[in-house]
Amino acid sequence: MPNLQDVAKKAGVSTATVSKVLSNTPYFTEETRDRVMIAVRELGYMPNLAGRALSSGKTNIVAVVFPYIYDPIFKDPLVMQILEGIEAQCTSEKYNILLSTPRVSAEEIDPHYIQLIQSGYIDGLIAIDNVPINSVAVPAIERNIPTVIIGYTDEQYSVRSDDLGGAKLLMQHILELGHRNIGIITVPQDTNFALNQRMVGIQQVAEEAGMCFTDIPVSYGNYSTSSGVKAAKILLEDHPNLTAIICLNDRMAIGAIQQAYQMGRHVPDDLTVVGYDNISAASMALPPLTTVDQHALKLGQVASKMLFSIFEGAMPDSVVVPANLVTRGSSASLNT
Amino acid sequence: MPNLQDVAKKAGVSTATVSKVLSNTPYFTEETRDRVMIAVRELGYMPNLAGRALSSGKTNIVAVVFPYIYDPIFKDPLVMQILEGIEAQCTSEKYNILLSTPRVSAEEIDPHYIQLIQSGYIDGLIAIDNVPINSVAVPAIERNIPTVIIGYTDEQYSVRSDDLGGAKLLMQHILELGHRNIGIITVPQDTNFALNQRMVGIQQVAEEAGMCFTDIPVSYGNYSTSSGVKAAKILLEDHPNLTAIICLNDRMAIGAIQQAYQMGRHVPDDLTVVGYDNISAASMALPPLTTVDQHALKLGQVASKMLFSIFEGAMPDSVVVPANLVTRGSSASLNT
DNA sequence: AGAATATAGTTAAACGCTTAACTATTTGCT
DNA sequence: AGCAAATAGTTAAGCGTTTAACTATATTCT
Repeated sequence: MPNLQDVAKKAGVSTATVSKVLSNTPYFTEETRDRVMIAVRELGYMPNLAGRALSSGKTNIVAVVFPYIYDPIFKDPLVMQILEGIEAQCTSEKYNILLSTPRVSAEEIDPHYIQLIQSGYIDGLIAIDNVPINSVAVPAIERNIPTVIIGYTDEQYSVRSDDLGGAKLLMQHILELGHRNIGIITVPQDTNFALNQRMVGIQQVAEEAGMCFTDIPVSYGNYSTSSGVKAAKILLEDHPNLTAIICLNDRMAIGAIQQAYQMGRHVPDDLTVVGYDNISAASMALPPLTTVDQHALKLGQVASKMLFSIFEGAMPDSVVVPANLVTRGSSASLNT
Repeated sequence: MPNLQDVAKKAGVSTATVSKVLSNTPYFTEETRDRVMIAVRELGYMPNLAGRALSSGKTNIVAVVFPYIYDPIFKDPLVMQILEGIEAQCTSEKYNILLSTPRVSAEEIDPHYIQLIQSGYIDGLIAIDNVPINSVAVPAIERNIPTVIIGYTDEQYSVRSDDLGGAKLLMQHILELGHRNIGIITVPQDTNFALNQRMVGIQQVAEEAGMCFTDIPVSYGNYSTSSGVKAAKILLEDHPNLTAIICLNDRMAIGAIQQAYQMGRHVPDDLTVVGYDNISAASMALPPLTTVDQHALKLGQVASKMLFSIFEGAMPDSVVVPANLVTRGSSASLNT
């Protein structure tokens, strides 16, 4: 593999000159540039990134950190969408993505992850930080690595979806359809900031409509479809009069629909079920699921753009990406 | 950020000794080890990977390459599963994953990708290489980067799923249920090695059963659910007597089920529909989809293990991971 | 004309680590 | 006792870049 020296020798100049030409730093003639470029081409020279990293401190690598906590992250379609958004942006800016999935617990953060952020291998970091147990972003920020957080945080740079607003839209939709006997399927409180906010959104709309929020029956799952099945069973057995169930993610909603059929209740005629996230399976479900699209792809894009602007010395404001309601066949008005 | 020098000074030894202690290379006393380790701990020292990479040529990074070609890879749930398998293995071996998604066309491979594999940043590479247009693995192999290919290839180290066997199981299942008027939904021939093999598997079983394969009607999609809808429409309109449709991926199968309902045919009573891949939406579908699980997660795990064994000088044989039939509600025997 | 400035290029140090080559001491063997 | 071999540690070169500091011309201005 040829190095700068080889190119310099071939072009009859010093390595410093080659470096200048390649980085477009002033003071060289057109002629020198040509000689250098020809040598580069003939040798098939490509800079060694490790050398460059050591010397300049820049690696052109951004770490994308998906803490591996509750729900194995690879099962979460949102993660993919976020990653897709980040990928698009990083690719166009010629950055590489280093995917890190540290094991996180309340007591400890994966030492291998700490090693990574201390290694000098990373120019910046985008972290999903949405769970209260322990922050994966803080150790990076402490080490002065430019960091953008996707999620709820007090740190400076963050991007998040408007969970409050999205949940309000969803609840408004349910109320507009005439439902008043509503159940909720969510995850245990304070395990996920986003879902907390969605609950708050539902509460606000409920109270604006004069309903007593604490009267609304709630059942708990763990994000999975099967947990949605169980939660719906409990809910429908204890409250047979429910006409609508709001599930705070799509997979649990799909489980709820299945359970409803099991119990002889047809969706949406006998029961409205709505979800949240607009995963791809939501549109493939039968009936297709009414849900909220939080534009996870955009979340990833915005986070990447924010990171690149920080690289350039900016101090961007945090961004809240609006969510919007996707009305499909699983919700219907209470009537007849 | 402290460096080796700082540790050496604090421990009162040379940098070489510190390096030896940290890499467990012989000749040092217990007492020296302790002094060094104490200094390491007190300073919070962590090796700079760029320095190490430059000096040793090892980075502890493996590139995972998902060429961005036909179907945006992030939409493909299999990719996630493969990635999950790779992640598990790499994490346990203390390797980091650099995710690369080069744009690939028949004429050219993303120059940025070429730069990456020539950069000295990468110890090894795992590539999904399943499409005939252009190989993303060959440039890496040419540059002597240890490379494992997931897919069909003539290169030395590869892992793939047993598409032939999986498709045979699927076709046998259909025949055992008594179906003889069968349609197939796939993608255009020679755009994907795996799907080619699945077709061969179906053909073999058909011919063993004395059927004429060329009589089986085929319709084409592009992997997506909506393309499955269209393909099923064509198939069912042209051949109303079909009692079973084999779709060569799950998303198209889900589309086919939807289209069948549209046309008033109930699955599985009036029509059996089966898929391939066992994506998560398959179990959530209504009815749950009979499909073939190709154990994509295992594919990723096996590929990683293979790569690590190559690092250690082994010359592993290629592996074919068996697939198995997952029987669910979308297939039923032809009767009554 | 002569000083000041701009241009073109070179030299060499620095980044942080690994490791071959070396020195010095201790141990084992005949 | 005397030599070889094993052990413990050091020195310094080298990995491939970038870049500050420098030299040597050429150009501009008064």
